[in-house]
Amino acid sequence: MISKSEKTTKYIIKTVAPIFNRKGYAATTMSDLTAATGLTKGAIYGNFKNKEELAIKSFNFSVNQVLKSISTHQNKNKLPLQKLYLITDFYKNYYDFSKKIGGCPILNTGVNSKNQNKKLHHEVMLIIDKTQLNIAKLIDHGKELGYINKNINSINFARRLYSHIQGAVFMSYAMNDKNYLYVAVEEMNHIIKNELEKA
Amino acid sequence: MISKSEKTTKYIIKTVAPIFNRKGYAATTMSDLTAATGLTKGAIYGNFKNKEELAIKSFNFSVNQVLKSISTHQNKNKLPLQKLYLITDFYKNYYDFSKKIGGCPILNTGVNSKNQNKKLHHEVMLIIDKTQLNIAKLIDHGKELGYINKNINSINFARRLYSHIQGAVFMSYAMNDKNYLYVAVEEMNHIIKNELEKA
DNA sequence: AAATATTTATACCATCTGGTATATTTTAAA
DNA sequence: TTTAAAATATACCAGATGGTATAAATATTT
Repeated sequence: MISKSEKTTKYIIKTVAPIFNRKGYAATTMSDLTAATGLTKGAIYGNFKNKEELAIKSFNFSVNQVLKSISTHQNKNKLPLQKLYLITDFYKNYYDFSKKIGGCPILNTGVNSKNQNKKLHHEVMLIIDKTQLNIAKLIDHGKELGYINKNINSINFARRLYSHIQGAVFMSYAMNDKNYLYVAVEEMNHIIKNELEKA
Repeated sequence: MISKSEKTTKYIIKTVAPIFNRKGYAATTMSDLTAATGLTKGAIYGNFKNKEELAIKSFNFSVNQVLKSISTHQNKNKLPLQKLYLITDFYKNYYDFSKKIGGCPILNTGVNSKNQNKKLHHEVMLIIDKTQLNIAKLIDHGKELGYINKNINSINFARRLYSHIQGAVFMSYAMNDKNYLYVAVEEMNHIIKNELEKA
């Protein structure tokens, strides 16, 4: 049986997550949150310890939206190499996708939480580590199946790929220009083909 | 004759710039600024219209510190291609350099000002445009002198280079790891050599 | 349907927010 | 050295901040 407060808790998080993402922790006020949810402070503080706890849960909600979408997109193919291409392909639409959720949560919270909120920043680092590791595992799997060159360092390649993409995410965000993503994806695909794929 | 207020104006900006850079516009309070400068609100508001004007001038101060350092570093060589390598070389030390000024002003303000402060965000876009154009001009000059392949699109290449670097700037910042910069610089040098340099 | 437990709203708190009018001090001019 | 001007400090403002104690309303159990 799902309790009333479980429902409102989820409702609050999903309503509030894009606001935290867009404005950042400090610039988001409790009034923003009561206005957006239509609830009072009593209701919000009845379900969350404080603003920080709500911000952290909101961040994780936003990130999970991204990760789930990538995961779904990846399921279009079973081969590790093709899954890699599906990751880069996902980011072709990331400008519009991230816009819907208030921007890239990793970029935004990564920058906003640094020097400002240790717990939030810690969450960001965990997510980045986890994501890079998942890409590395994919590469390892490709090696096992004989599709990917065994000489390349999986985790280093994953870090390069992630860094490259995140650069385009920032540029497209700051400059309101999807093209940075298109170009970066093309470049990454090229690198995957040249460095990873076995001849 | 340099007036008293000119001195304090400069003093305020240079003292306050790293704080705005580190905390962002919204999270930086007037109390932070009076505490850091040792001055009162009266003194600050006597020299600046409001918090926003001070934030914009602080941003431009921080950016100019970066641009001047790049410019100085570039002066080690006169050849456009070598100047390009000196740009990437500059970013090898950017983790420590930017730390001193409170982080990368373009990354931080780029993210923090978006959806928050139109004027600040506009300044960021101007700087990015200007920087990319300067790189493009360098490439054009290299073409004229016959060092650089005339088939490549200068501004597109400049955008790729900038995007790539900015990705590493974010990753190193978020993950406290200079290595992202080292790897990205190596990669960029490789790309410059393969795509730009004439055989 | 009554009693109890859970959830939400109201009203309030001390503290802080950016900003300003004015008094005081410091600097430059006469 | 007196006087005028510029720069800084003080004291204040209304409104907002995150957070809480408690009252009211809503669910849940008996």
